[in-house]
Amino acid sequence: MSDSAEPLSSLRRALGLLRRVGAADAGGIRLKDLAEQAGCSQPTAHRALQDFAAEGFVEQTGKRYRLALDFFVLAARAGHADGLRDLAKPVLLRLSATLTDTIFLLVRNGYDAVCLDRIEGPFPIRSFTGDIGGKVPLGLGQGSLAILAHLPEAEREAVIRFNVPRLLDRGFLDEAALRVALQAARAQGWVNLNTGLIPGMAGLGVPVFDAQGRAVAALSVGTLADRLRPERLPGVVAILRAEAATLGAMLNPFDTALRHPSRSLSSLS
Amino acid sequence: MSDSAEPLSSLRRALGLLRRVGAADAGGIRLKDLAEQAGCSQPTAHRALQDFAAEGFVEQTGKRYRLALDFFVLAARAGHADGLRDLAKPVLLRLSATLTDTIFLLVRNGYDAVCLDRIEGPFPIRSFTGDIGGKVPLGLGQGSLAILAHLPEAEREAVIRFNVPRLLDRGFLDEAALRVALQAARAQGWVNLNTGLIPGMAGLGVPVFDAQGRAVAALSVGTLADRLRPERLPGVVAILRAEAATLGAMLNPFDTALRHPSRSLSSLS
DNA sequence: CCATATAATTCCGTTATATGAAATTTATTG
DNA sequence: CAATAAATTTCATATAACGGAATTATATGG
Repeated sequence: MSDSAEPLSSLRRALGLLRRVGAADAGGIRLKDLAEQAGCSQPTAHRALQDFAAEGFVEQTGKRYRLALDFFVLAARAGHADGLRDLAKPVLLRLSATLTDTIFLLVRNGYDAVCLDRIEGPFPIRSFTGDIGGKVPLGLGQGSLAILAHLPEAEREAVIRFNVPRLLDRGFLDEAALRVALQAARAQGWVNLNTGLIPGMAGLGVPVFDAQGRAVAALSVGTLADRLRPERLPGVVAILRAEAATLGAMLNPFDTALRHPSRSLSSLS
Repeated sequence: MSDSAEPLSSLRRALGLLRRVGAADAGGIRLKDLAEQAGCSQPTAHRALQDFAAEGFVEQTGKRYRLALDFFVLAARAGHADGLRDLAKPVLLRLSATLTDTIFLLVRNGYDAVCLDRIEGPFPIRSFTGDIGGKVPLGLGQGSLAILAHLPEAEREAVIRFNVPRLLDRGFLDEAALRVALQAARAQGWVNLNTGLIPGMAGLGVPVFDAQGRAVAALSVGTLADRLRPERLPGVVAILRAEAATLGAMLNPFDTALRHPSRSLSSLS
């Protein structure tokens, strides 16, 4: 779709290859296919992959390439902008211990929410967010919705415009239903939308505000529907909100601007 | 130390910059310092960083650069070689539910063990391995030691030779003590070395063998010293070993060669 | 608050090096 | 064991990466 004949630097072309390697499924990708997808010659792709491999970013088994462990290790240090993950760790541990459910820490990243950390509860949970490093469109899932609901109006509208088709693709709310849900979320300050999209599962999300009052993150709980019945729900809400307030109070005053909201999706579509 | 006047490709030079950005502490690194460290001109570093930023790998706040969230997201898919993380998830969840302690999944990566996944128990744990994506020299920590103990002799010796200084640096065992511990680990098939390096903490590690009988991973438990007293220990050992066997049986027959054991440390020293 | 130093960015001519066509080797498949 | 397809190497060419020098922005201190 979006071609735009601006010539990219060789570095960016190479990083594009790396992205595609990452996008390939666990089995890896063959040189031929990679070169074809990326629209470069095989020798070019080959040389880049050799370099990536020499740096430990990519590994090759047989004739398939995939992202290597060193890459994983390096990236574990990423996204530490304000040290949110470290700050939040004790909060998550407390929540996990108190509620004995699965706890998520989500942060906003452009049009998406990213799972920065997650502490597993005793019940096997299915969630949209997936595991640590997983990404969902803002608006899908309780925590993600909590963030979206509390963004400044202009930004929120921009995200909605961008995400509605993505949500529809995933069989989720249409725009009208989304707006109702957002309205409700804003009114009560937390999200308990039970869409029944994942049978037997339920969740609860609350926004985390930074010092400027921006919804930069969310805490959420994912559990069995049974465990969020009316008699338990209010207590869980109260605990979550209290911890969200604690976490928000610890956030550093500076920075936290929105950064590359644009390219977020452009590269892999 | 390691100069070796082989000229690297521009891509590898750029990736070296990225590594250094990752190695900088959470506050990020300035262009000037980065260029100086890497031994390139400021304009060169600048252009590379602009490209990384445009691809969402690096973010810039003020005049400091650090790894961005997109990088984290991309890397979450790395190290899935044989899908170990997914295969192990139910194993970890079972162990966590049964033992109510913190459970680690470690894999070997060159001279190191990397924490591929971790499920938190109710007690706050200090461990060498650190969080997901954390890296320790093989031989430091119970799981890490379990892997080392069960490597083929030649490989084991190579790792020992390389790691002894690293272990000493961290105030750990000298070579003699390490060899005793390895001998014991091999004899009993699990590791319960309580070095007292982390006061009040204790751990237990067992190796996970792939279809070729190679020790490619380890499961381990980190908990309070109190919780591994003689009366509970044997049960925990039995459970861990059983799950390690289960996990090993699920591992794919193919691949799993050792890959870049050399460069693992060379780049950031 | 302005002067000065230091870092970040932009410009530009030069040269290194990334590139794809073609050739060669290696693996896969009938 | 052919025959085919993919991976890798070679090489001449054109591109774009490079650092010095100039410019702008940002700290620093008087």
